[in-house]
Amino acid sequence: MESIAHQLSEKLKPFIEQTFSSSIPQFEFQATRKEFDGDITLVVFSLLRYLKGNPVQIATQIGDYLKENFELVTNYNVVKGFLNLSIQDSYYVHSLNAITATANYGHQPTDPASVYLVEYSSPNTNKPLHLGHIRNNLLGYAIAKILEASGKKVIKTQIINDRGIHICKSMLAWKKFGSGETPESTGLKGDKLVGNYYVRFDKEYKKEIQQLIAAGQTEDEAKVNAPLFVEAQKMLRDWEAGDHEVVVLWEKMNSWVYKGFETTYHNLGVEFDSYYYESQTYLLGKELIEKGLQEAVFYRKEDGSVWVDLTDEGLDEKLLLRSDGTAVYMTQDLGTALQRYKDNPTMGGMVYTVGNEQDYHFKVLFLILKKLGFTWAESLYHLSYGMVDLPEGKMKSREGTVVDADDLMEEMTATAAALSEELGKLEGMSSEEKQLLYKTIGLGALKYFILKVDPKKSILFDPKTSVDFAGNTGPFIQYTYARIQSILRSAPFISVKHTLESLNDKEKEIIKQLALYPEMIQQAATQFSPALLANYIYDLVKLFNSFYQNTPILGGNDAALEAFRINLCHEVGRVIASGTALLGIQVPKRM
RNA sequence: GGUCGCGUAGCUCAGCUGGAUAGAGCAUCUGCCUUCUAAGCAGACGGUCACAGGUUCGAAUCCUGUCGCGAUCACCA
Repeated sequence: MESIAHQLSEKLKPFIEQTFSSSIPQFEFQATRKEFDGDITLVVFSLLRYLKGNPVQIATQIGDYLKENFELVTNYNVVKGFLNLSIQDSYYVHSLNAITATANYGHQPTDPASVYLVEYSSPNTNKPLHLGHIRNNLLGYAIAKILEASGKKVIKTQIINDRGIHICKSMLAWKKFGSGETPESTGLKGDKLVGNYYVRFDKEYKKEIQQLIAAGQTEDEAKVNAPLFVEAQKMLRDWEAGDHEVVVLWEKMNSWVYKGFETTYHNLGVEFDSYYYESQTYLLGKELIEKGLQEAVFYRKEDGSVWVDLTDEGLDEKLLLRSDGTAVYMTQDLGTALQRYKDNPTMGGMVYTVGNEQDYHFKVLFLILKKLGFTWAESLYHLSYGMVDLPEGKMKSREGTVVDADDLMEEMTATAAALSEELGKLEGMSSEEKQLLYKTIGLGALKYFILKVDPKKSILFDPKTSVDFAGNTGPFIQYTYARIQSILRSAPFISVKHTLESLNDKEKEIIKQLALYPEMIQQAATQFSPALLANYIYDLVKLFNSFYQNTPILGGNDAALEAFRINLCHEVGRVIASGTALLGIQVPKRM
């Protein structure tokens, strides 16, 4: 069913051409404000660019014409340059009928030729996941789902930073101080165990530095000369040389970490379709550097290091290869991008979900790929997001102020449990069912809290008070859904075509909001903003709650009205379930 | 210092390509559980949209400058 704005535009175009002998490319409509009569408003001011005259007069002329010649317009009034049109109630009824009849409402059919890669998470393999990763994962997963709903074929992927000195530090500490501990022997998650050894390395390393300083070295000298550091560096070289013992240990410890990560991802409700490892793509990156050198896009300095000059673009010179020939971060990312393109030659775009501290890196990365002549580089997008800060300031792993992802999820579940127990509505549920529900609610609170804010803004997260269960929150949305399900249990939805003549204002508003849903998904997809969708759902839920609280839905009405209202509940429930699913939030049938 | 981002109610945030008297939630206060789930609803209070210019019929929104906060400017990832 065509939107009312679209129908009005079609009607107005010929009229304007005849009457004013000029054409308007785009009419501007907006929802009429509550304090005025009418449903939809044409902003006549914006027409003045194309036709001369008094806005009130023009508005009146248009209003007269529409009232006479368009059956959906029942009345109009003019306030300054605003033409407020009243739309026949039956339009909304038809609109709801159309929504009911649409399977998978709001979702576009998938175009298999339009492949999008969405990268997110991308952790280091020496530390467990923390609050920052949670924002990353939620954003990436939500964008993947939203792109899917907008008709793209999406491949969720991540790049695992499994190579480098950091993992060697954990390996070394495990070897020297670990006495063969494993996740099985300690009962620890693998990522936690490896993370502990990373911390252990740092501790022992600091001790050595102090000893060397006490023996007369400067701090800078001590940092480089500390035996542990020297040994870690040697380990990295051995790894790059393919030393069997080192590689075996590296594989063993990485596998522990991956297993631990999988548990966290599973609990968080995110998943991946493919994985890339820097240890496997950095060589391809080096090949690219060769190609760039041959094509004189890059240049080599006397010491052998390779650079690209981006001063033309207002940026700096950037290192691409160290003087000893080893790869840097940029080298790996160039290789990874090319590898992904090779794996998906029909790729229509790629989204990198990475924090805004790397804005510059991605600007440079995309620019270099373009300079190398890859046309697909045009469609790369950096989904940049702000930091998650704590009341005490930034999270710092060395100071132990990091909020661990697993702990946080557990805390949220516990809070949800405590609150639910207090309300005591869950009699008759098994303890397994309850536990599942607490998790759904706790995670819903956390996810919505993070996703409702504009990605590019930083978030202040206070673990004690930040995540609420009342107001503009995940649980409020879940709660509304649960109430709708409750209604549908006592009066099941039956799909019928309604022909009501008149509706109340809340009903009309809700239907208007429902009608916006497909457009909302498109917008969220083009702007890469789950927040847009989150706030849309909240608006819908708020409208519905007001309706729910002030209008009887069941009983006391005539049958046609009751059927219509049940239908309305059903559709609101459908959109809530669909919208929250795109955000990775589950909705319970009862809570 | 250069570059990028942000600055809206006491707090946390919406505000789409410029449109009417800037909106929610939290907090504070007032009502509403004998009716479909009160994690709710109805209402009150609360604003120099950081500041100053500019563009125009019209600016929180676009442009310029200033201030404040953050990020980044590594042969780290």
